[in-house]
Amino acid sequence: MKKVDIFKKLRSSGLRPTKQRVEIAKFLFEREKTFHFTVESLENQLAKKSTCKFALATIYNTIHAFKKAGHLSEVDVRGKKTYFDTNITNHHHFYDGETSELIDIDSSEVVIQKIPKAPNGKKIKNVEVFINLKN
Amino acid sequence: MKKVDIFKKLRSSGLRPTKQRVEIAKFLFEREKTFHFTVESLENQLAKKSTCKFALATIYNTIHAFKKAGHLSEVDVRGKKTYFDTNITNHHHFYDGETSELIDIDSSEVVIQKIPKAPNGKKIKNVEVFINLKN
DNA sequence: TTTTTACTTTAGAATTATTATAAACTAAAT
DNA sequence: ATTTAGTTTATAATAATTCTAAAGTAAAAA
Ligand SMILES: [Mn+2]
Ligand SMILES: [Mn+2]
Ligand SMILES: [Zn+2]
Ligand SMILES: [Zn+2]
Repeated sequence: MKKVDIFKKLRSSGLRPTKQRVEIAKFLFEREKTFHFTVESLENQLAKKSTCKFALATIYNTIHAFKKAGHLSEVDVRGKKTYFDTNITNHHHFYDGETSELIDIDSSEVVIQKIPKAPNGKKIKNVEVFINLKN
Repeated sequence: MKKVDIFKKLRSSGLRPTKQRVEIAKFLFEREKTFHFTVESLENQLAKKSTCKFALATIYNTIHAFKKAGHLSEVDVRGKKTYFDTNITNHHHFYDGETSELIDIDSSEVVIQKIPKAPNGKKIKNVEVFINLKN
């Protein structure tokens, strides 16, 4: 992902390309594979990788803007912290409660044969399959 | 559900049948259908229905004991509050983001044809299907 | 290029859900 | 009845997140 694309991600999220935001965007999107993170893990990794400082509020503001713009998705995991996902395709998850680790499952790996129809007046927005793991 | 059964639920959760706990157990389990709740909603409804007072800590302690004993389950919902469920069978959920309402889906209503195998050394504990609704 | 404007970063305070504490209270055992 | 172990409660503490407002910076205007 080129600098131009990073700038596009920011601009399309309504954000000026500041030092902090560019660093965050590069950390999130300049990689081969998508990944899952919490704000806490992101903060720690940014602190290591980057020279500049990041206020927590800046991290929260930036990822919320990315989420609103559709560049990040959120995953529901039992627990207190919110998990974010740079994989914004429709997909599913394994969740390893031992390690608190999320693993992606491509949509094509899950085939649902039967599903109930949505209640009166409602439509199905999407279907999420969550597979809990044990040892 | 009889008083005897309420007492059993409490005792099997390692809890003495005190006034508050009996009230909570009756509110949760003495009904035809199962339901979903947050601690906040439970607190509000107990305050209306019951004469005695409930400290928040008592409510938390009691539902945690019920959960540990398998009399309650927890549902992952996007958001900050924890949702509990008096339906402890394996089942799935519709979630209406507009109303923050959870609706049960019986296991038999969902048939999964294909699912990936668990990663190395891990086994599948359970599969949760979460259907987001829109208008 | 300077000036102006609007947006951004930041440290710290506030908020919210939840958990911990410890003193006063109560069920159960003796 | 007395003792013991468990319970309730108000309150404090914690943890994740959001808010605030002052100081800083990017972009627009002059
Ligand atoms: Mn939880
Ligand atoms: Mn969540
Ligand atoms: Zn994912
Ligand atoms: Zn349910």
